[in-house]
Amino acid sequence: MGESTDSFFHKVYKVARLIPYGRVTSYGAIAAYLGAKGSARMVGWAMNASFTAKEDIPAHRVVNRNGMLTGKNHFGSPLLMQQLLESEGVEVVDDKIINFEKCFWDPVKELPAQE
DNA sequence: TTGCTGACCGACG
DNA sequence: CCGTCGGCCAGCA
Repeated sequence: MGESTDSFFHKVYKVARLIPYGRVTSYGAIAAYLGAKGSARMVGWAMNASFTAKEDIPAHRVVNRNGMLTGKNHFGSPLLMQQLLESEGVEVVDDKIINFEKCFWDPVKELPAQE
C-alpha cells in the first residue's frame, strides 16, 4: 500500500513529528528512511517550508550529520534553534550538539519500515 | 519550458 | 585537513 498520494514533504513532516522530545536526527537519516538517501537536501527544503505548514513541526530537532545547527538561520532568530534544543535538555556549544551520538534518533532503526 | 538554487552527503585529490 | 564537485529533486522566475 504505500501510495504516493502523500507528497515527499508530507512524509518528511510525518517523520519529523515522531522525533522524541530531547532527541535529534539528521536530514540524511530522514531521507534514508523515506528511501531517498540522496535527497537529504529536499528534507532541508521541506523543513524550510514547515513553518508555513498547518501543524507544528519540531524542525529544531533536525540537524546535519555532524550535529551542527546548520538551519538555525531559518528560524526567526539565529539563537532560537539552540534555545529550543537546550530547553529540551540537549546541550549545544558553538552551534554543535554535545553528545550527538547519544541524542541521535535514527528513524531507520527506531521506526518500522515506511508504511 | 529552461535554468538556477538549496537547513545535505559522500567522494576525491 | 581542507576545498571542491556531482547527485538528488521540489519550487520559482
